[in-house]
Amino acid sequence: MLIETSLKVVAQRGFDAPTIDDFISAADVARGTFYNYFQTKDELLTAMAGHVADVIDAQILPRFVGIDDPARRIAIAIHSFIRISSQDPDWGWILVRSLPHAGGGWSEEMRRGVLADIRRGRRIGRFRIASVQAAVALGIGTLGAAIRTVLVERTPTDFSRQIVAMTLQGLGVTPREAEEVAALPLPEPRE
Amino acid sequence: MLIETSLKVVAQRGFDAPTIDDFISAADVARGTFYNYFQTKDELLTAMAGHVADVIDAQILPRFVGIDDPARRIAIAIHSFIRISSQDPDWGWILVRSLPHAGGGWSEEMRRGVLADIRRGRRIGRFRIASVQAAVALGIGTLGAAIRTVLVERTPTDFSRQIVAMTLQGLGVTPREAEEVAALPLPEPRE
Amino acid sequence: MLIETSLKVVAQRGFDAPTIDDFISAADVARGTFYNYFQTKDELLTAMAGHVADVIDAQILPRFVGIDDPARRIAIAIHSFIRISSQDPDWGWILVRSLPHAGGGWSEEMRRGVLADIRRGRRIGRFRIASVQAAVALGIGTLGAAIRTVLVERTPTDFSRQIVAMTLQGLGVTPREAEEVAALPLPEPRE
Amino acid sequence: MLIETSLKVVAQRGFDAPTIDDFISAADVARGTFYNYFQTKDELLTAMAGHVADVIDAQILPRFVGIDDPARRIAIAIHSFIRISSQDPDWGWILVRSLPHAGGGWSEEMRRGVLADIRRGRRIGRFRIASVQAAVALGIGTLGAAIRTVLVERTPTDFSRQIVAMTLQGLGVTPREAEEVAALPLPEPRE
DNA sequence: GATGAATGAGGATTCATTCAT
DNA sequence: AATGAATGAATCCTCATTCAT
Repeated sequence: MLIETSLKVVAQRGFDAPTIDDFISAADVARGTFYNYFQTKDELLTAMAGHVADVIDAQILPRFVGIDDPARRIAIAIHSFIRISSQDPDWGWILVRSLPHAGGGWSEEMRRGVLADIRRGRRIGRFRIASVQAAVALGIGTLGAAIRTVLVERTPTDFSRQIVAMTLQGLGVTPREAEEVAALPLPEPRE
Repeated sequence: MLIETSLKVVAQRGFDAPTIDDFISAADVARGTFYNYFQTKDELLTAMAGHVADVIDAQILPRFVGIDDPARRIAIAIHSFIRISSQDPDWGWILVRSLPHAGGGWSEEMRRGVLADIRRGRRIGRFRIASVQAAVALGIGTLGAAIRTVLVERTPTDFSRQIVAMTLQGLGVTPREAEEVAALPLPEPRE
Repeated sequence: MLIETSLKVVAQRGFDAPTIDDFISAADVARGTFYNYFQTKDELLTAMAGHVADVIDAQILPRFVGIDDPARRIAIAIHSFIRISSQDPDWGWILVRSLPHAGGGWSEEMRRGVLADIRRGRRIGRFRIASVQAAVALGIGTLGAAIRTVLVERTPTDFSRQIVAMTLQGLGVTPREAEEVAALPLPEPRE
Repeated sequence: MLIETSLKVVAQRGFDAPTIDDFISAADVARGTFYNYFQTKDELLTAMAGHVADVIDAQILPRFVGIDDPARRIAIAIHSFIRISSQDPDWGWILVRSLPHAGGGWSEEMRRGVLADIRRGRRIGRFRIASVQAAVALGIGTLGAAIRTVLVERTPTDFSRQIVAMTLQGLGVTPREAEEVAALPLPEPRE
């Protein structure tokens, strides 16, 4: 419960600013109650990061099922993140604040998956990239900035498609194919 | 003086964590001295942001002189940022921490310049982008993540070139031209 | 049960430091259970003091039966206290912590008995003391410090005998008689 | 200043009970001022212990000058402690609370001096004691209890003399000599 | 009886800011 | 200008106690 209600607090005020008081009044519990569940503010924050990762996993991983093309998988991930963020800005802010923290908000599974997709994409010639490091920087960096843009500015309905297309182009996919993949609808979650 | 010594503090501990004490012991001045120069902690932080913007401007703008090609100008900016960051990690961290703050570390001139270059690049057909918003997200996001990568991981000597090439490709420059522009040496500062 | 398990806690951490939590986890009962037996923490502490006094009484008073000589009675008390403490350090610590508290750990019967013995010893010329007050200070003070010594340092097997002899000498018994009385074995409990 | 004013607080409420609030309102300073001098409550307590040891040293050691007889030195120490305590009960309580803490209130010099006196007294036949350990227990224990008695009960004017005499007897000095030494006036502080 | 979640007053500590020297 | 002692509001954390199940 505290984790759920604290999400909104972090969404609005970030990870550092909120005080215990902010969290407990969001959850409408007493001071002591907080400490029955978490020994420290940091412990709550850590628990939240895990929760966020779980929720995101549950939203995205099932859509990967049966999709092999690395380009499509990257597209699905980006589309999902941006869609979540525009539908629920609180989640968007959480993501924006988690992404840089390298470890906050990303499950190990997701992290490894992204790396694996990029590597495989390069191996099979789907991507033309000089280094995985640079590709990750482009992908994650662009995604984070895109989410922030969605939250802060007014964006066109096809903004997500634009971001996916540009990212794929950056990874060396031809503009035409990039556009194609970017335009495909988000597959339904399976299994 | 306080601004200079405070830069290292912010580089290491971010904008929020440091206390007045951290700043004054870094500058080796007394508590009261701080308040002779700045009325509040925030005032120092703001002054620092301005200073950072000035220093960055001084490093980058003179290299733009005489360069018209938007792709080259983008390349010069990215190369410069990454070079600064790898030569002086303190500055790298300052930049990483400033970039998201939208307003910290970026002079108005730089901000307008980037936007103008992207717009012009699109108008003259140098870039093929669906929207300026998306292009800015890709450029800024990738840059920030790239700087972070340089600071945290071991990166190859041509990492900067890779990032520039990928970014330009993302903006719709053909891979071949992107590589070419990315490989050009940083022009000397002029005027 | 709670009283029993709390003794060890108090032995190790004193009367003030332990929290309710210390007591209930020592007894392995739930928070609420504690309050089914005692209304407050103080109530437990008071009950413990009574329990300690009872246990000590049961250990010492039966050994007084049939012994009239005040010097021997004092000797028996000191020997008993020190023996208990060296056999079970937990009890030793309880006693050390109770003695100063004037009322903790001493039954009224014991207190009155000691005073009566000292007075009678003076009246019948067994002790040569200027005042009962001073004699009590010497007896109780020395006993407390001796118990502490037994708990904290390594002491010879005849330490208890030394303490008894010195105490009796202090009370004006001749060194020779003091040694004799100190050397007598602890009488079996009777009745 | 805080140390001085805190002495009375500890005298009245012990070492554990007082809160920071008690100390600062005794000193009539603000909460933050406390932390400009001591990082933690424990630090104040430690500083106080050092201060107490210094003050006691200054009161007692100068009276030892030129006195070689171990019995007299012990007598001087006991007389001094009890005199201090009856003249200023606050100091008495501090001492009572410090004595057991083995390290609180006793300077290293004082501690070593007492041990040395007892050892030398035994060597030169002034004391007849079975062990130094037992002698220390008798001396310190009796002194602590005597101080407490002075603070809590009404005591005769020669109470201090009685305690000294009994203690020396306990250490094996003949009653007659013990009385003599106990009756000698406290020598003036020298040097 | 036993349980344990919830409470909130109490206490420790931090830190930006003021101000007299 | 430089200093640094003093301030007190804000915050974190502890723990005795209550109470519904």
